[in-house]
Amino acid sequence: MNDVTQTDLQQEHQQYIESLGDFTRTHSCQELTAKHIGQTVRLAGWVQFRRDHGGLVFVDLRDREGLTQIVFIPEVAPEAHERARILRSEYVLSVEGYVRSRPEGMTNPNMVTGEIEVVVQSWKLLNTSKTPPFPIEDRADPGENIRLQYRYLDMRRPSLSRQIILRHKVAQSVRRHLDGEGFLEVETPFLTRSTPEGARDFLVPSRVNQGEFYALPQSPQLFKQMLMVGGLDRYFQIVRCFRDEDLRADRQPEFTQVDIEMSFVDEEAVMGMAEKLMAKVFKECMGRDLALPFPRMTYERAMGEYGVDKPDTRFDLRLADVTEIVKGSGFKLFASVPMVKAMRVPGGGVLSRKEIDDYTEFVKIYGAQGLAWIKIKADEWQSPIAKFLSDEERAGLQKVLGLAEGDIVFFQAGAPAMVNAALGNLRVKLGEHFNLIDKNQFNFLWVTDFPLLEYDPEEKRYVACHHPFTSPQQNALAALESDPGAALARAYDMVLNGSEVGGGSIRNHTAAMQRDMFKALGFSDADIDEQFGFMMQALELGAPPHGGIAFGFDRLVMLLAKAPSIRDIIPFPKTQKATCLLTSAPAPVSGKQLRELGLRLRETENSR
RNA sequence: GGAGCAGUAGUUAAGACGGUUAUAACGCCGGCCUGUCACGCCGGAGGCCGAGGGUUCGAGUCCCUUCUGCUCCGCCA
Repeated sequence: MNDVTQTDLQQEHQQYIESLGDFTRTHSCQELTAKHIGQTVRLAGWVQFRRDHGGLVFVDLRDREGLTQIVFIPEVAPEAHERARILRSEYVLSVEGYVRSRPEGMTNPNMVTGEIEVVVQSWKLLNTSKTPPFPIEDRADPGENIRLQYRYLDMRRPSLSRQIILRHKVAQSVRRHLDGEGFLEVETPFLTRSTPEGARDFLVPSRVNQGEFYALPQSPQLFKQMLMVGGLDRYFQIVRCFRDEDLRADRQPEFTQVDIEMSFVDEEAVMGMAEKLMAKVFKECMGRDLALPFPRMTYERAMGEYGVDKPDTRFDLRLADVTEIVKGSGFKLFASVPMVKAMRVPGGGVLSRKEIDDYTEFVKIYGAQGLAWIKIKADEWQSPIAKFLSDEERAGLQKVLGLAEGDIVFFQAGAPAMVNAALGNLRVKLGEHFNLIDKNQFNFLWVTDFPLLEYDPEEKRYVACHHPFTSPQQNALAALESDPGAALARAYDMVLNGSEVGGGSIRNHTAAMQRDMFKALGFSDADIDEQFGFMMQALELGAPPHGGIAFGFDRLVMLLAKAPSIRDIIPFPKTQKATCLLTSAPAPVSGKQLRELGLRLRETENSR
C-alpha cells in the first residue's frame, strides 16, 4: 500500500523543470535516418511511450511530424539516465544526444525513424503533465465530448493533426494558384448589416448606437460585388462565414468559404477558372490529376434521374419517372398522386423482407407513407402490388426500366419533392448496401440551369433558389413575370461525390435587372431602397458584368480527408447545440456589459 | 420544433428475468527488470452506474422527468 498520488508525483517532478535556456532543435522527430548516424542532434517533444527496463530506458519522443526512439544508457550518461526515472506520458523534453543505428535485429519497420535511435547525453525537463484524460494515440477511440473538451490533446494525435495540416496545404494551394491568376486577396467586414432573405443572422449589439445591431456575414456576397464595382476585377478571400441554423455532420455555425468574384466574365469563364483551381489543389495536395473539363448535368436531369440536385455519380443507380405508365393503375395510390418514380436495383432481389422493411422505415424520414417494391423472378413478379398491375403497365415498366431476373424495383408515389427526396436518399443507401461506391474515386460534376426562383408556401411568395443577386438566363426574362417558377438562373453548383462543394452565379449587374429580380421576390420599391439601396446605387454607377463562386472550404477538405464529419477537419468545432466544450461558449455576461449595450435579459422583463 | 442512438473506474466497453461485495482490458501508483518499441513480470489503488424523482423488501437493470454527446427530418438565399 502506498499513498503517493499522481498529483504528488507531478508536484515533486515540477522541481526539475527548466524554463530557461536554449531549446533549439536541429531536427524534427520524423526526419532522422541512417544517414544521420554519428551526428549530434537536439530534439524536443512529448513523451509518447516510456519503456523503463531498469537499466536501459527507452522513450518514444513525439512532435508534430512523428516519433523518434531516444534511449537513456547508464554507461553513457549516468546522470541523464538516473533522472529519466521521473518521465511520464506527455512530459515535455528537450534532449541532446547522438544518432546511432539500432543493434542488429532491433530495427522497427513500423516507424519511419525505426532504423536509428538517439542516445541521450543530456536532457531538460521543460514541463510535466498530469496523466491525460484519454490516451494520446490514434488507436484509442475516446468519445467526442471528451475530445472536444481537451481539443489541444486531441490535436496531439496524428489523426487530427494530419487533417489540420491537410487543411493548411489546401488553403496555401488555393492562395498560390489564385495569386498566380491575378486575383487580389481582399478582406471584407465581419461587422455588417443584417439583410432579409437567406439564413438566420448572428447579431452583434452596438454599444455606440444602442438598440441597433450588426450582423455577422452569411457570406461576403454584397461586398465582393462592390469590389467588382470598385474595379478590382478579380477578388478572392478565404473567409469565415456565419449562419445561425441547426448543425449537422457537415454544417457548423461558423465555417470557411473560398470566396471568388470576377469581372467581365460569363459562366464558362468562372467554371473554367474553378476547374483549374480544383485541378491545382488535387495535384498539390492529393498528388492526383483531375480530368478537365468536369462533366455537366442540368438541374432538371439531376432531379429526374437522381432525385437530388447534387448527384453522386460514382455509381449508376437511376430513378425513372413512371407516372404516365401507371396513371390508370388498378393500384389506387399510383393512379391518385402527381408523381410516381421507380428505381431499378440490379441484383437487388437478394434483399430480405427485413431489409426491405428497414428501407421502408428509412424513406418515412422523408415523409413517405411506405415503399412499394417488385422482385423480378424468372416467371413472375414477386410483390405486394403485382396483382394490381395490368399487362400493359408491366410492359411499360419493363420497357422503361429494362428489368432483368434478380432485380428489385422500388417505387415512390406522391408529391414530387417527397418522391425525389425518398428515392434520392434511398439510392445512396442502396449504393452503400451493395458496395457500388468506389471510395477512392473523386467524381466532380457541374449542375447547371437551376431555377431562378422557387415558391415558398410558408411565405406565400417566390424566394431565390441561389440568392437574389443571381441573374436570370436570357430566355427566362419573359418568364419572370408570366411564370416565375419556370425562369432559369445563370447559376452553377460544383458537386463532388454527392456533396455540394461550391456554388456560384453570374450576377445582375444593371440596376434594372436587379430591380426586376427584387420585384419578382415580392419586394416593393420602398423595400428595395430601404434594404438594398446601397447596392442599387452601386449598380447604377457603372457596375461591370461580373460573377463568381464560393467553395465550402471545410466540406472540400472533409471530402479530401475522407472524414465522416466536418468537425474532424476544424481545429475547434462546435457541438450540435452550437456550444464550444473547450471554452464553454456561449456564456452569460455581466449586468454591466448588458447595461453598456442597452440590453436587458428577458427574465428581467418578465419579473417586472 | 420533431424522430432515433448513446451515457457504468481516467479511457474503452461487458453487465440474462430486478437479488450478496458492479466486471474486463488499457491507463494510473509501488516493486523488479540492460534491447524494448502498445516492453515484460509481481502487487495495489480507483465507482453516488449522467442528474432528479417514482415503483419495489430490494434498482446499473423497470417507469417518469431532465441534462449532455451523436445521427437524421424541418431549417440551412
